[in-house]
Amino acid sequence: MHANVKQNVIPLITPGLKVACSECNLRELCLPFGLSESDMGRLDNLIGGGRKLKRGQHLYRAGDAFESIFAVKAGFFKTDVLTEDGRDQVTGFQMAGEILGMDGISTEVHTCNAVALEDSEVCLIPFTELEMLSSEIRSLQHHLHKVMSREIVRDHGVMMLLGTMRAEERLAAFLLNLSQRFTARGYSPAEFHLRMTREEIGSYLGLKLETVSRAFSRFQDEGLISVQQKHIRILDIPRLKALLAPSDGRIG
Amino acid sequence: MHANVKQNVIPLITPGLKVACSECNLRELCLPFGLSESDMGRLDNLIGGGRKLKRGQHLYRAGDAFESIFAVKAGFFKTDVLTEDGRDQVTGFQMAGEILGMDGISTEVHTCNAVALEDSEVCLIPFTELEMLSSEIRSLQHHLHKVMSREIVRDHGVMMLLGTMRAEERLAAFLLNLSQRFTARGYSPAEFHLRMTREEIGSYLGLKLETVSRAFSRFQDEGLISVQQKHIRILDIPRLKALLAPSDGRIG
DNA sequence: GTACCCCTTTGATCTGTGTCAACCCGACTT
DNA sequence: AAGTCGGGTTGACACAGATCAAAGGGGTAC
Repeated sequence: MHANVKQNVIPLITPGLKVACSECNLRELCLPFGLSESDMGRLDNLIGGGRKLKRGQHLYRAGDAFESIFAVKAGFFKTDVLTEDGRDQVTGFQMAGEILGMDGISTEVHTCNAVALEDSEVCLIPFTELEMLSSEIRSLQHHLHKVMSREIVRDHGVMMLLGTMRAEERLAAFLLNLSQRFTARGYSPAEFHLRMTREEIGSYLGLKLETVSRAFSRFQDEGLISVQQKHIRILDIPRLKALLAPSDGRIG
Repeated sequence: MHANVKQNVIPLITPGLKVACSECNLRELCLPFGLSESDMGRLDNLIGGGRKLKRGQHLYRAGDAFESIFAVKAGFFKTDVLTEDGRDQVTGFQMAGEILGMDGISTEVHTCNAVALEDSEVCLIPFTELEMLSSEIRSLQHHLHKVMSREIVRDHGVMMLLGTMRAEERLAAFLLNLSQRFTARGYSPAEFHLRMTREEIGSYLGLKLETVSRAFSRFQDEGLISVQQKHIRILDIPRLKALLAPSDGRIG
């Protein structure tokens, strides 16, 4: 349960890791999107270098002072919230090019945990300095707002999923979402490796791990996907999508 | 179903409604929080006046072009998302001093509907101009970021609720949240009027209206609250809070 | 290379919430 | 003042998913 505590004593910064945004192949997905060459250089200057994390390591924990947001350069993360009474909710899975840590802005303290699900790398973006720079670069400012807004919209999607969908619909939505995000990063839309356990998927989807497992098996039985442990191959994307739109169709 | 369509043809602006932020008794809750007197004046200048809405009227709809965010000056709103296949999820209830519309920033188009649940008033805050001003006023910029971040954190709380709580826990959390927000506005923590129907509460909490109704009845039977239609009186806040922390307590 | 442990799968049963249905109440309408 | 209608309550029953349990398999650590 506390397996990874010791690994996170010092928030190691690895200066050697620094790669200019302008040379990063994620720049079209990440914060520098839409910046001119010179503005990107200014953003580079404030990014405090990278940080490598081993699988299982925390990038930050609920309660940590908020100083930076993070851009995922490589790897895979989960964020989760846990309450005093032991509830645990995975609030998201983040992959390359996505931004982590914006939960901390409001209270100056992180409100969730971010954990690497595989060996990963992030860029540190000191927030105060980002605010200063974004007040000078309009497109950076606007893009930051878009990124935050996108997070809000994403959360609404999860609320919809948790509030209105049944187990198999949730899992179908989850797989299609992953597929689409992998596609945007140049990977196969149909074949990928899950970095998270059934329990983590379940927590994210508001289901128990057994239910997730059964839904996977059922999808496989019906020829929608093939599952081998964490290796997923989507065999029939259209039918998987159809699961999300009940046949009775629209209302009123 | 389309009862309110006709009321919303022209997005009426009511210039006479304009009240300076500096004279608004919500300034400590709202966007101008923490601004100096003179900066508040500059914010006043960009706020495009108020708008009044009757109960049932839409402030904006999914698909509307995004131009402004809105500060609730008086009244009560709900936001909801609905999908082509007829799913409907209430994503939030907003009261005086809260900000609406940030979902639209990411795509320049609103992604949810905002509906007045009682006769209400909002301030229009044109977003492009807000960005310009916030690049000049550090504290405004930072506060805007905080407001957006707070929305993200709030959404995480809802995800926790939807993902891990049982019906009565959800309703207890909902009532306590309302209570706390009313308190922050100077109203009674224990006695208030629900502006939304059981169905809307249910949609927000991921429950059917019958389940909401039963939970209310049960709370009343147990002496936790008294319910008369939409009038709620909380009789035992501590025991209501205790419902959220299962007796078996913590893990590990 | 081997051993252990965690993850996963699958079955049997239980239960909380959804579904369907009937009825009630209060607020508008006319 | 009576009628109507939307919102709310309550009951009976169904079912999706949780829970409990057991066994197998693959990855990881040593």
